[in-house]
Amino acid sequence: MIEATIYKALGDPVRLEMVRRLAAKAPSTIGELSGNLHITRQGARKQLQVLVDAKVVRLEQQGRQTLVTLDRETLDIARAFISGLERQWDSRLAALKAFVED
Amino acid sequence: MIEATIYKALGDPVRLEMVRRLAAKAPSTIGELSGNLHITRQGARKQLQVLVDAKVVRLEQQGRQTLVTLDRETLDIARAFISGLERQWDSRLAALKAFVED
DNA sequence: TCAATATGCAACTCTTTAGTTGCATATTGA
DNA sequence: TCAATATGCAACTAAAGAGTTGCATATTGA
Repeated sequence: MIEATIYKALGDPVRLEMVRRLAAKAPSTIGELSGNLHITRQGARKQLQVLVDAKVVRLEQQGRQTLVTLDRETLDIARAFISGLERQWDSRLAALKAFVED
Repeated sequence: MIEATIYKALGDPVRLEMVRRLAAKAPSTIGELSGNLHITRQGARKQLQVLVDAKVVRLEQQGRQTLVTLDRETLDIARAFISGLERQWDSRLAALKAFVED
C-alpha cells in the first residue's frame, strides 16, 4: 500500500508546513523551506528528505542552491484514495437505507 | 494542524488496512478488524486505538463486543486539505502560464 | 451455571524517528 | 580571489512507536 508511505510523510506538523509553503510558493529553495520551523537547518533537511522519499516533493539542483517542488501526482494518489473510501462508504449507506425502506 | 494527526494515523499499512475493511463493511467488531493482520490481537488493538485517537474511527460498546465505524467527517477533513493544496497549486500554475504568455 | 467468547490493561523489548552538534564542500558575487 | 552563501554528511541522544507476552474481566449461549 503505497498510500501509507505518503500519509506517513504528511503526518508530521513540520513536514505538512513545508508542503503548505510549497503549495503557496513553488519552487522554493531548501533554505526557504527550512527557516522558521523552530528546528535547526539540518533537522529540517531530514524532514524534507522524508517528503522526497515519499515522492511528495522533488529536488532540482540549481547552482549552489536546490529547488523544491510539489509532486502533484502524489497528492492526487493521496486524495483519490480517500475519495475512494468515501465513495464506498456512501454507497454502502445508500444500500442500507434502501434496504431499511423496503 | 489537526490534519497531521489524521495523516499520521493513516500512515501505517496495518491501520490503513483496517480503514479499508471498514469502508467495505461497517460496523465491524474489533475482533474482525484484528484478524489476518499478521500481528497479535493486542498489537492490532493498539493500532486501532491510534485511529480512535485521531478520530478516524469511533467505537461503540455492544454487549461483549465493540463495534467500529469510520468517521466520515474526519475523512472529509483529510481529503479537503489535499484538495486545497491542489487548488492553490493549480491556480499558481495558471497564473504563471498567463504571465509567460503575456 | 459455566465454558467459551470478546475484550481490556500493563510491562517489556526492539526499532524507528526527531533533532542536535560538528565539520566539510561547492558556488558565487564583490 | 576570497569571503559569504547554500548546502551535504556522519555520529550521537532522546523520545516515540510497533509488537509481544501474560493476566484479568465482563458477557453470553448451551
